[in-house]
Amino acid sequence: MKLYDTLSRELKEVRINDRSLTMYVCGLTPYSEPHLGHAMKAIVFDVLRRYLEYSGFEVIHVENITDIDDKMINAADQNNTTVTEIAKENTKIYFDQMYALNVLKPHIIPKATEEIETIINIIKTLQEKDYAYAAEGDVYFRVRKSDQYGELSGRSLDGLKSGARVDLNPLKEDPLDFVLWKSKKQEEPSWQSPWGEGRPGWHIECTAMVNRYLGSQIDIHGGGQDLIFPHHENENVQSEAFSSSRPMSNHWVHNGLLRFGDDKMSKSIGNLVSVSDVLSQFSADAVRLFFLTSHYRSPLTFTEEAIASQEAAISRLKNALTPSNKTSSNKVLEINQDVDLFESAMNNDLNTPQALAILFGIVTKINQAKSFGEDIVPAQEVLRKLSKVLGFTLQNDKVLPDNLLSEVLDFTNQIKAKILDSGNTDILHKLSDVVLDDINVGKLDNNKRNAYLVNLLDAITEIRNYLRTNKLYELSDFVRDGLAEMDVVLEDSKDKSFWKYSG
RNA sequence: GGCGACGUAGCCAAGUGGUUUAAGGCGGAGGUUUGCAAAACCUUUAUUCGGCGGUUCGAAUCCGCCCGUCGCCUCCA
Repeated sequence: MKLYDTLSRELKEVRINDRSLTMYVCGLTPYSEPHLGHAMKAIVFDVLRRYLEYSGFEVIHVENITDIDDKMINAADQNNTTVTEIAKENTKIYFDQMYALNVLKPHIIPKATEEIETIINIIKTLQEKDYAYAAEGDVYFRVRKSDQYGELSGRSLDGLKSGARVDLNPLKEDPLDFVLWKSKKQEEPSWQSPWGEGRPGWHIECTAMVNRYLGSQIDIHGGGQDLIFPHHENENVQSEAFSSSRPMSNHWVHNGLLRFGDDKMSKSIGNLVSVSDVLSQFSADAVRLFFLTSHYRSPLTFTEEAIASQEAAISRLKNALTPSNKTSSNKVLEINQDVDLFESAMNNDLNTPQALAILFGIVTKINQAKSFGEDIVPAQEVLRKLSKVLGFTLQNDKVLPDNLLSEVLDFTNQIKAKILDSGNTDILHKLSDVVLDDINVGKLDNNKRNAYLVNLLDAITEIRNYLRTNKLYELSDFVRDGLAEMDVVLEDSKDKSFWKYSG
């Protein structure tokens, strides 16, 4: 597989030792609820991981939580709570949402506050190697000591300097030096260190975690493009200075940023769309498909319409996986070639749009073969497998709403009345078997209520099918239209009908 | 000011020198199927890739200029 490497600015074969592969992805600073940009990043690297695993690699995936820094402290102050609380809360929300989005959990999720010892040791080594210097309780990284500062983000020290807005900190030897350790101010959380009480600077935690959990050289280092400078630039030079081995990462992989309107989605601009907002409106699969229809390195603009339109595409995908109700031909649908094409698309810098084109091509082939009565079972299995590589659940995650049962019960009575009026009383026993007249619906627990509702809808569907096959169209249309008003859609096939909830 | 990316149909979005007179999805139109629908299938929807020049036997794809949009240079996935 070839992947674009930000450092060398070219596509490079993913090099691996012993079929195992280390991947570090920059995670969350949990000072507020995650936004869709976080979800996009998570899904990009989730698909990368899933595909590498599909290709036979054992991936060790580490994703950090930076649970101490300026923003954490400010957020805690503003909300009148502690850094620990706010970190705990937002981290939980994040991983719950990632679970909902079917994002695989990283194998190791280190937290900055639990790596203080490692961080201190690394800073000490950097100081011994003359890459760092202490000043009044702070420790700074000496940027000019490193030959390759700027190589990752493609900028020069002089260029950075002329770019204005450098902060004038008299403790720094050079304005571009960055802080490794910050001395304690007021009531901030702090830890004991050789330089006095303080806390880690922003970039050092990643160096510590990479080294501790994955070693001094890793295969893939990931994050959003906005992290290239200064975060990854600084992390890169300090890591290499620390370990004296380079490259720190064989691949630096950066996803394009999510935009909203004309700007990127960002906390500082305030144009955020939260993951929970989106998940309350759209299925996880549609959200995922929205991200995967564009290449991971391109910017992508969020619009509700764009995600909404993916719902239809997901239904098509799911529909191709429903069983055939007749297999009359001996011909078995062959799609081996499509699998090859899918893999070459993915091998080409994770080209998910192209891979999706192949996937939908398989959908069309299955649908065609289905109508010819060919054996589509093996092809469906392959389609399911490839869909899983992209992380689709293909579950019907439309939850039946709480009030649906009482609506359906009301409607059931209307159906009864209609049928009685028409004189076709013999049909009614089909309903009577299912409807529990004296049941107290409110007392059922969720599972039972849901099961009851499903049985009821099955029974109504069956009755409607009976009406239809007996050409009682007025009654059967009444049933179908009534269900449609409750967002329950009936679909007829040759000799059976199905219902599905589309709300 | 410095560094970088992008501009493809109504919308989203691949393709980066010839197999492409440009994938795929959404949407639209017509048809098949259906009691009518839904779903599905078939046909159709960019002679053309922001504009103008150039290189080449050949360019959406390479080069130059212009127009437009965006990112990074400050916290950010």
